[in-house]
Amino acid sequence: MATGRTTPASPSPGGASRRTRARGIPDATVARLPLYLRALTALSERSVPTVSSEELATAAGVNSAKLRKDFSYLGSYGTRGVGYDVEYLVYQISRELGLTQDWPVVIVGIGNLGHALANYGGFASRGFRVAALLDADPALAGQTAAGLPVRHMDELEEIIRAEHVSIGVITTPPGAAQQVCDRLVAAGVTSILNFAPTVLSVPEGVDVRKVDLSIELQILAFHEQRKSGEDHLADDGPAVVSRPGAGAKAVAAAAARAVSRARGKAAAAAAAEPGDGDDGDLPAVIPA
Amino acid sequence: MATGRTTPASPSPGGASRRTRARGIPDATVARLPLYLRALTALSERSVPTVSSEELATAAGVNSAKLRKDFSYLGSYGTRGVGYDVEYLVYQISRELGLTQDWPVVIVGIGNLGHALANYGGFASRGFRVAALLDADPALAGQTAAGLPVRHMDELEEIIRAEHVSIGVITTPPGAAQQVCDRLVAAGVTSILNFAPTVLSVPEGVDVRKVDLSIELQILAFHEQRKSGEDHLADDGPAVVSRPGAGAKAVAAAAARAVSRARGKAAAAAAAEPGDGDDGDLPAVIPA
DNA sequence: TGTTGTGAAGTTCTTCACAGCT
DNA sequence: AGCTGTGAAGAACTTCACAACA
Repeated sequence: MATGRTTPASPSPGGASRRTRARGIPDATVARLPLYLRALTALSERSVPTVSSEELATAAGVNSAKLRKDFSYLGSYGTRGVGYDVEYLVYQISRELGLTQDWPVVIVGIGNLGHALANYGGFASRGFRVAALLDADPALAGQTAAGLPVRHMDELEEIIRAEHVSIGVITTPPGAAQQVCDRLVAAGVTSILNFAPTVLSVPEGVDVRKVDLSIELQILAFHEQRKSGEDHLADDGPAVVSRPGAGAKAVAAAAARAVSRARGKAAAAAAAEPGDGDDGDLPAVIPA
Repeated sequence: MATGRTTPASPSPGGASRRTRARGIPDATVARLPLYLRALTALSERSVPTVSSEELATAAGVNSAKLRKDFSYLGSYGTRGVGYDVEYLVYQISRELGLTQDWPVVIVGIGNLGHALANYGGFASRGFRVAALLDADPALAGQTAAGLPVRHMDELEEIIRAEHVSIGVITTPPGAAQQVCDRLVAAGVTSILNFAPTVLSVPEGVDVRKVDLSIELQILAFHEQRKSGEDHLADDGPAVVSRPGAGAKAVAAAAARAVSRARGKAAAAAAAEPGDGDDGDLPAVIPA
């Protein structure tokens, strides 16, 4: 299972393994199960006994045919003419996702983002337990965040083994991410959620998913640009500029250099911390 | 363009519009352009003049055929037998993504996550400028975060209009998200990046992408479960449990109730803030 | 009657493999 | 000789539309 050595990464956020389906649950379906679960949990709290695929789909923000197809991979858990039993579905999806068991996680890199994650309510309420917060900065060690002590990286291996941690969250600067990743994997972690803007290399059998804040914004910018700017790009776009002569390329390259230079400065400023030298994107966290 | 009224949401993070391609750039390709751009920027900083599709693909964590196909949608920017001019490609991709222009953004909800985003280096280095930080808590207003003053929600409309903001980032608790979203949209924002675990309803023409921390972990848990647990689920899975008798359902429902109850408590604790009552997932941010 | 569950059709995305150019 | 650009094949995902069933 899982992807090869260098984890490829699917569309936007994730890069977890393709073709991992146990008895054939499509990845796209797995990615939506948490959505359904959330909607169902809300219904459950309002003591709603049953829902139709139509209602639930609306609550989850998908269309009902997709939802029914998704559920069909799990089994026949509905009742024709009636709908789905909310409690029953909550249980089945929780079980399918593995949320009926306890998942200890470690968070490495306790800056603002690490803090935010440590405090995140969605973790605890889904069977995820923060087993430890780790940071390379000795000044942080001993302090507490979200009621937990921040411990030094030196203790990483020990904690992972003692607590049977199999999921690690990386919220370090990009320059430290691969190194932290390697240590996590060596210590036994087999699933990693990476917030650092870095492509992580992991051995086969280790899943990596990534959350990249900057990428999401760039995708929005792309669409945003199209909304008002049908003009200057419409006839200057892809097909027309293609096959540019050497002259055209030289001019564009000059412009590119200017852009690049500006970017370089920002990157340099951001990457003030040693051991980085990777790329301009750097989450504002204390290096770990 | 964009999706209907209730934004559906694709796989994991995003829910931006399908079929928005201007002159036919696939969504999947758009989602990867930022990845290529990052890899290229790194090369550019190392003054590497050209790259082959193979090298660049490795750096970006994709395969080379996919990369070449992606680039083919932009035009013929490479040189056969040689590769791609790094600077030129940086410029072309930046332009395609709309990063050659300035994108003012507002961040609403200045808790830990809002702070982390305000400090995030990847924003500034890609043409995104934080125009304002907003929060509903009067105690925060006046304080500064990441060098910027936190301003009160009352000023939202004014700021958006004065600064021509078209992109908004929501980092509020879930209960406040839809309301904030409505105000942003009414004031003229047409792209939203949502970190709150809520399905946002927006009018046509508005793009929403979401980043959901809890969902990513749940997807990892699903795969993690399969790694060691081929046993108890292998022959108890989908197909076999399907078509359960009424008895089986009742038993499972009882178990479900226990799970649900535990979850309910966590949710209640997390949702202490008034105006929520939505769902258990609540990022640790000050309500806005 | 109302709603599920699902073959089949349709769409999008990925990968292959090689012609075409430098 | 080497690498891009792309038609064509293949895989994954979505949507349709309706039979099956409570």
